[in-house]
Amino acid sequence: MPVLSAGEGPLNRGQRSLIGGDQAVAVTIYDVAERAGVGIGTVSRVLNDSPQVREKTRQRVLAAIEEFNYRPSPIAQRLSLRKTLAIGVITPFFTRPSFVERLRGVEAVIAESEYDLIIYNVETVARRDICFQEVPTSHRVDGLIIISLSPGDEDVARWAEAGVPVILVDADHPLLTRVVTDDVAGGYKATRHLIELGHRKIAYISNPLDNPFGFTSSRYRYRGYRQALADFGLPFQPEYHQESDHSRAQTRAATERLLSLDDPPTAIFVASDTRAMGVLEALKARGLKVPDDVAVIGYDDIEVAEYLGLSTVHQPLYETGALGVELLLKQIDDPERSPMRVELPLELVVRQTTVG
Amino acid sequence: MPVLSAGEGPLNRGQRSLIGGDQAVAVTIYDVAERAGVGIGTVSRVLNDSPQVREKTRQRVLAAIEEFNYRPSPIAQRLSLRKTLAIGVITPFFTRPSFVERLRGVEAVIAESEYDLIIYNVETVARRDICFQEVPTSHRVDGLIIISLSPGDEDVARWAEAGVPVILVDADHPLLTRVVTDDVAGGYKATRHLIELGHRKIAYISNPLDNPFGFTSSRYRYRGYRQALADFGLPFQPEYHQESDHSRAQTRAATERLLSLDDPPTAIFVASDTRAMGVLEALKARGLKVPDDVAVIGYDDIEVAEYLGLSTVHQPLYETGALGVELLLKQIDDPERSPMRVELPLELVVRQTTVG
DNA sequence: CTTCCAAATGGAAGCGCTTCCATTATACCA
DNA sequence: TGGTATAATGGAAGCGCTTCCATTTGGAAG
Repeated sequence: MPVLSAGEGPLNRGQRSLIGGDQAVAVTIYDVAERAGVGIGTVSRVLNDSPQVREKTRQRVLAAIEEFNYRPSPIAQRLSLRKTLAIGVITPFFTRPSFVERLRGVEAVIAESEYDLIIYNVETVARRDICFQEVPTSHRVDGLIIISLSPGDEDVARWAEAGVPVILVDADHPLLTRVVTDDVAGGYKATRHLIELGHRKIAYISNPLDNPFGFTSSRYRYRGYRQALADFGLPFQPEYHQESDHSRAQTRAATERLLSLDDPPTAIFVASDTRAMGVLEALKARGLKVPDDVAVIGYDDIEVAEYLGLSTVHQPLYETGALGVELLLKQIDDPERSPMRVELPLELVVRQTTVG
Repeated sequence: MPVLSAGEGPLNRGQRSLIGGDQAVAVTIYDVAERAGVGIGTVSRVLNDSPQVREKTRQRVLAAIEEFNYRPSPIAQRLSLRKTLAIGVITPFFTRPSFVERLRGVEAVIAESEYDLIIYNVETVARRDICFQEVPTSHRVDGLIIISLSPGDEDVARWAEAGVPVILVDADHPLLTRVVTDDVAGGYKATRHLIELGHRKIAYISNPLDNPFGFTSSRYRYRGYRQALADFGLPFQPEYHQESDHSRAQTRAATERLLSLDDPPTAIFVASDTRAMGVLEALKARGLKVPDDVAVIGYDDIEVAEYLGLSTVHQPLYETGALGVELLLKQIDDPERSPMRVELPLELVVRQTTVG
């Protein structure tokens, strides 16, 4: 039974069926106002917990809301407030364990806020470029978290012009607030650990130092690795540095190359735990004992590392994501906030792949 | 330098600074229209690739868009179109490998569409109830994918009334379109595999059959397990069925219980690969050889299963997610579409934890 | 019972689009 | 050349909110 009212004004808004047959028709603030016998301003005030509504009125409005099972339209709110109430996250390979763990931190904090979380997954350089171009300027999000992808100066300038707050997690740019760890120190810790165990022939397997995505962690960890070798007076052997992509297969191949050297290493530092699995696989295939024949240390401390008994460098993945969002929310509230760099600590985790 | 125009009408819209100092101010369709010397309707037509714009006009508009670097506001479009252009996904424990893999399928298809992806992560029953209550009625999404959580009749009725299309993935309800696998058959396949290898004492470790989230897969796989035992004339031993939550620790404990029985099993079917890792861990701790002393088969075929050499039942996780979204998009286009049940096939994957 | 002030309320305007309808320009034909 | 069908265009109205400002109400004080 349609609820109609005579056209008594230039605009006849809010006059619609409440029982729309199959067609669900949204109840609006006008319906509620009419039902409660108040103006739409008052309904809006009730919705927004404004103190300046008399308790009696408030109850009437709440009753009408309840009766109609009214829910305000977030879209209309957003248009009116000129906020999208959404936060975007641009992350590469969002299904890989380390990124998932960062996302978990991001999600946890956003879930507690009034914002929605929109994920932009990046698996190709082209898609990264599109995301960098489009997402910040498309009025889709009030703020942006970017994980492990470092923007260029032009990107940052464009985003500043668009007025979109951007926080980097595990990436760097001097003009943006960022949550990072010290990858050089991480590489150093891992390498020093192996040296202190008596190893002298230590290999390093990582991403290509120059890679199309511009991931920097492998390069910085490489620096730490070199530094540790130097500090302890060990020579650097170029053939001890092997590159592989993320895949186990390629990492196996890289490990094979190391093992086939005339003077193979006795320890391998791998720039991620997932890759370390490829190393362990290769060693097993060759019948080599870990850590007796070859010691292995990974990086990240993803969940499976504990299961595998993998020594590694613990990164606060969850925390970086969570902190990134917290900083973003502050920045949204106060856009004038000057950029800061937050560094979270790393921790060496010693397990059975280095210490029998 | 502010671009101003005298108030020459009742509404003076779109008159704003284009260079807002620090304050980025959005360019609107009015600015573009004025610049191109056309009406807003024409700009809108150009934006929406309407054929009824003269090529010459079109070029002028495109030039103005380019000059101002104009991007239409999705929020305003959504309000006007009365579509949110967003799809929600309600998933429990979105960081666990099997859910991540489903999400990957979901994301891949949504990324190709015009929709945004909003993730609602559920880690508690309370949060599930809130999501079931609020998300579909809150005008936030045009459609909803629900993973592994089965709604009740009241839920479904409420959603129907709200007019929100809902697709289930790995969950069931007769009134909703759903993408499922045959968990009974999966349990049967796994158990039969063990039987055919000669095992007669076969245990089953799963979620509690009755669990607060209402996950049903463990129960159905249990049925398959029982059925296989029966078909091959093997007795069912109640103590061979152990329950654990998702954690490795609890699964280790469940395994310990099995191993401590007077007549311990020689094979264990575990209802997920992640749990299977707990089983392997427990066996290793006891110094038992796999598969010689105890054979193990998991479920899901997550990425790490291959690495571990874990026999398992392969579920098309990615495909269920992708297909779910495809069906949802169709349903959004045609809300009258009658609900259907799509069943994807399972596949036994034999690796080293069952066949040495 | 007035008077006056603060509190409460109503609702127009505006957020930035799409779309419909009325109007204008163009093209075609006789 | 004029007339007419058709294509192109302009812009008001409307999407459902928030907020500001003007107006009304309630109640305390006299």
